[in-house]
Amino acid sequence: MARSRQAAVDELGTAMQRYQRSVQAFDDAVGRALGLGPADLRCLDVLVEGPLSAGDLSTATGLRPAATTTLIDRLADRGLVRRTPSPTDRRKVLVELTPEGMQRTWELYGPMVQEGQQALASFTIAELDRMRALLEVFTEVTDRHRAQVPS
Amino acid sequence: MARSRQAAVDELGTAMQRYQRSVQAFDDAVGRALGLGPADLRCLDVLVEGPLSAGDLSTATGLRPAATTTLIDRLADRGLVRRTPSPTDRRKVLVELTPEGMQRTWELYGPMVQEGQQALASFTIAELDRMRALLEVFTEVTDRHRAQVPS
DNA sequence: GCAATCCTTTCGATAATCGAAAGATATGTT
DNA sequence: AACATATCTTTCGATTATCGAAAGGATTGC
Repeated sequence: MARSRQAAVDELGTAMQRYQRSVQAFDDAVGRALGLGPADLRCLDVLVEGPLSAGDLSTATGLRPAATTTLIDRLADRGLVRRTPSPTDRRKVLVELTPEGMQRTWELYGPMVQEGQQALASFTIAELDRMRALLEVFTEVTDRHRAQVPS
Repeated sequence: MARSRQAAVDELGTAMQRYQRSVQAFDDAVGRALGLGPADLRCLDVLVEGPLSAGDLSTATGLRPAATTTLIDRLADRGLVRRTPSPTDRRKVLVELTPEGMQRTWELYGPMVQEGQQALASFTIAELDRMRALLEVFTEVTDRHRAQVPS
């Protein structure tokens, strides 16, 4: 019999859920390995892409400014990040990964990312683009509904 | 010029990262709406699929048994879950969502899930299956590397 | 029946986060 | 130029969540 669309949709949903949980479990393991909490890890995650001001970190992590300050202190004490004054606005403080911070995170995430990319070899470029399109649709839907969650 | 494979892989990677963050932000919003923390939300997430013993909840959430007890208390006080004695093992306590708990979570996640499924209409069944296959590979890779994270 | 094991809860202590306010810098207006 | 307003980060006290260790019941195996 022909495979039903509903079945394909449902199974894709559970596959995504499973993957989400797997990533969550991985992040937990990394957090334990580094002695850091979930918020700290999220902070490192966004800082990998470049320096950010303390306030931007606050909104990126969803933490209050006060908590963000102690979070930066914690990471700075372990030598993972460092503060530098902003060249454009002297009120701001830029937070950036130290070389050690980059190395530590790359040691933990790098091998998995590399192997994940190799696993994509069995997919055509067209397929990869199609999946990216699907993920972008989902991201848009999720963002839109987040804005509608009663606060 | 022909689109390079490397570019397709990289963009898929960032799309996945973006989606992960979007989901995380959504969960945060739901947590605030319900007055619950991340751990509480993860607890509800796994309980949606069926009742679980307190110990199994402990391992599923990564929390210590002590924290799990207070977590269950918190959710029970808000009427989202309830405890029932296990019929097979009288040492265990089964935790399950109350009807109100199911309704509250469905109110928040349901509309997004529904719209997400509708958004899949523009994809063929073959594409959906292909996407599922990719996610399953990624899940396997992530799980394997999690086991290798130094603890 | 007795010992060993497993599951859950209680207890005290530690650590993370919050809310409000202060201190410092920037921006806009007269 | 000077003043008022807005923005950014930090400090402070209090609340809350989580941990580690141990106790209290229940089950299994000998």
